[in-house]
Amino acid sequence: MQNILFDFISKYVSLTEDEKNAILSLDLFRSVKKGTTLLKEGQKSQDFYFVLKGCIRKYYIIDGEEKTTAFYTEMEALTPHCVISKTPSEYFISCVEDSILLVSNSDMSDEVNSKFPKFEIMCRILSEELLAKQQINFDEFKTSSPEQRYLNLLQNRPDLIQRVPQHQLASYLGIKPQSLSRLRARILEKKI
Amino acid sequence: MQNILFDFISKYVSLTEDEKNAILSLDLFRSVKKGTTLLKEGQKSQDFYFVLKGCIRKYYIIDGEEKTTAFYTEMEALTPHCVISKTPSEYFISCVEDSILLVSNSDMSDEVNSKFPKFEIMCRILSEELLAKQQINFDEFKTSSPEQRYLNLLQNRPDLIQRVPQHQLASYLGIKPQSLSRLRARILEKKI
DNA sequence: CATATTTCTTCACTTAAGTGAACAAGTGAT
DNA sequence: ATCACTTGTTCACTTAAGTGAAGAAATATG
Repeated sequence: MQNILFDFISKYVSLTEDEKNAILSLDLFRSVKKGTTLLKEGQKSQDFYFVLKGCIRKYYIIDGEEKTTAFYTEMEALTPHCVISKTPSEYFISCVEDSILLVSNSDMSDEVNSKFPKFEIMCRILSEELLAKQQINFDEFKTSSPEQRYLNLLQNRPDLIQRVPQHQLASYLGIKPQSLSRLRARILEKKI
Repeated sequence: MQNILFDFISKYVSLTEDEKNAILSLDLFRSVKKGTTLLKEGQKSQDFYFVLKGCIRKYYIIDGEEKTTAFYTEMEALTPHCVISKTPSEYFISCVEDSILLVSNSDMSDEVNSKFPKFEIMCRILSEELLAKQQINFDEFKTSSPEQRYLNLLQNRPDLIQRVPQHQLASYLGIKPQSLSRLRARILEKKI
């Protein structure tokens, strides 16, 4: 399991065995049951997450309705906005599947950063990379219709369509579950 | 004019007079006429922009249609994706108004960064800040209807509604100009 | 195993956005 | 002043998403 973590890190910086052991000794791994809520609206938290196995999701509740805006799967990291801004969270984070997560917080990472300056470098690269990805994603979302977005998802993250309930997918695509169901039927018809 | 730049910088790091002069001596300021295209699809470029006065816009051409995904006005910076990825650009950048821009490139900024390490710090903070803003914006876009997005814009960037042609605004909101026109009429009716 | 709950689809109807066309107002250039 | 072009609105019609309800299918849970 930890290999997933070190594979990920090795894409950015190389670690010695000592460094790996130092990280493991912090004991940051956590096993979480499907449906568990990791963060609630209004709550303050310092924790950020790295998905080793499973899937977590971020959603707002607006007018009593869940609006899912992101899914994070293996090798993806999530730093909630409230950690940076130190304000109460505007959204929820919960587990879509039974998952294994690395959960850390500012204190922990300050400790790691000061011991291993490499980590600061990795974080900078990561945040720049994420920013670029985010911008492309946003543009893609803006420039396409719900149907195109679904087809895109089918191309780029086909696993999500299998592992995530459709009402969550629908809201992620910006539509209602009924519309997603219709849209899927429409696409199937075209293909036949 | 340069004051806008230094005001902006002073929000992140403080500069001595010498440092200010060093920046000015690079002569990065450029005056650009309305309608000028700064970057074309397929083009490679190293330049990134900081708007001192005016407004620039980023747009894709998809199926022959312009899809505007962002506007940048005073005190906003734009680093095109192609600068980071070193690939040909997927989009266009052009001037909405007569503008005064700071135009720089990797070489320039490497030079500045090595002379003044302060700048590297500012860039890291900026990119983290931008990432956070971007995520909130994306969530906001995803969780609202075109009408809500228009009302949001009216709240948060009312200037854009005045200075940008409506067909560009419409595409920014994810709809056609006719729909924006209708939507505005609808809102006006509700208010009366 | 039976029951409850969640998940997904279907249907009829409403609402809002897309389309194509026509027209008026504003802007620029010659 | 005229003509071309851009910009914004309106209209009639089409298409797709929202809504509320009903029911089938799949998953938990006792």
